[in-house]
Amino acid sequence: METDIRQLLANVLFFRGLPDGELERIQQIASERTYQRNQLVFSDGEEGRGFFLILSGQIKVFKMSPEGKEQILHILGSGEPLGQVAVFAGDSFPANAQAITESRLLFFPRRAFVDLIRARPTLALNMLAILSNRLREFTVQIESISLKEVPARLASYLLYLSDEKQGAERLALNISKAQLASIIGTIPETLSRILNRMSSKGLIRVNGREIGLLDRDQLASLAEHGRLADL
Amino acid sequence: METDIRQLLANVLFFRGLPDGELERIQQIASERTYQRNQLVFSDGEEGRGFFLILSGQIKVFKMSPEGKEQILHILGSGEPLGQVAVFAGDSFPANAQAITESRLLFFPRRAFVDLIRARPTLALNMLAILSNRLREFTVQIESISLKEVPARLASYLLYLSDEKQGAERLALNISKAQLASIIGTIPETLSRILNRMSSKGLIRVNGREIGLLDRDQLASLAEHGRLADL
DNA sequence: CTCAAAAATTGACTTAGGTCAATCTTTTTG
DNA sequence: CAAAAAGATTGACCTAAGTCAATTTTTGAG
Repeated sequence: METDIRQLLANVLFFRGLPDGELERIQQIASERTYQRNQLVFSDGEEGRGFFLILSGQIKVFKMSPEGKEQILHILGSGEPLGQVAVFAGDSFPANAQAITESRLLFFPRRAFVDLIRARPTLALNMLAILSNRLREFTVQIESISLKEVPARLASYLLYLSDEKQGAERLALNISKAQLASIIGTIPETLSRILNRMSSKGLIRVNGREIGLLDRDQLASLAEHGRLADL
Repeated sequence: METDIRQLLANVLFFRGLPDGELERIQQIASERTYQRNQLVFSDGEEGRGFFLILSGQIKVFKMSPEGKEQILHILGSGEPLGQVAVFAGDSFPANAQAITESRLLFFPRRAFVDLIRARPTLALNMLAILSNRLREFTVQIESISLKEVPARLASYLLYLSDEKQGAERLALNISKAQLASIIGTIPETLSRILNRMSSKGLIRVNGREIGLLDRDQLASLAEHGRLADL
């Protein structure tokens, strides 16, 4: 188990470029925590006493409206950091985090973690890179929600998932349709209808949680400009 | 002029906590640039050769749809950094930046700037705080656009502006209504209608670019839960 | 001060996509 | 394996807010 964790840490973006042995010290300031499916890791506005690194499982980070509708900001997996914003600014967590599968997390207390970063410029730069990437992603998400219609957002997101898997034609969603809907900023009913329309136009083929991309070109054009009706 | 700049730098969040004299070295790696009203500072996807610090003026950072509609991500002013994301991750700028008034910027070439950060942990932590704050803001923006209706977004934004000015009752917008519309993710026509409705309900009083907040409580409740019709 | 350009407003109209409710399907678990 | 719970789909309906076009108001350049 212990070596297991160390090996995982060695492959984590955030620790990239650290001298050997250093990982050991880092492990010492962290403690492991396990979360059950659907368990909250933290909630919006709560004081942030530290940050987390995901060892295994999936964590969904989301905002919630008073009416209970949720907008997923991202779904994080193994090796990704969680809750840094509260550590570096403003103290409180800016959103909710919940395990969507059973998950193991490493917890780093705020103070020790900041000291670590202060002492190791490499870590600081790695963290800057990670935060910058998240900002870039948010930028795309805001553009998407605000300037595109649902079919275009869905097409973008499918192509994005495919890119992440080296351009795979066949996507096996590891999240529910309801969650997919929340990611692209809509509701399950609408998602369902649009998946249907995209299927009948021959853009995709849906089978449960498996989605096949049949016509990348049209998907790309849909993602950029068009509405589904124009096709 | 020179001393002018140094004094400004000393008050910039990013340089907070630096030993004296250090500012001098920093100024040496930077160069000043002036941008006319409406001039582009950089555009989405362009390679980022460095980052900027705003000395004076206002810069709007925005995404644009193929149809030409724009979503403003933020409007930055004096003392705020611009374009860091490209420096720390991914090379290219994630959005467009344009001067909305004549502006003076300090430009820091990428390489020298990264070296500076690597050498000074204080700078690294300051920058982490700045990026974290921006992430927090984006989080709010995504929630707002995706989970709230336009009246609620407008109410939130007005209250936010007021908070920034220590709770001032009377806001003097320093941007056009079209830009305000773009910030809250709508179009001028809709903004106009909703300002009207809010006025006739006695929530605000609008006079050109001046907006008076008449009923904070109702504005707050509108921002949180409701739709304008329910009031 | 005048006049053209830019910004803001108003009205008529359309529609994407949300709500609510019913049904069907898949998963879980006792 | 059966029943219940969770997830997904479908239909009927409604509305917030976008589009287009026409004015009106404000701004700033000469």
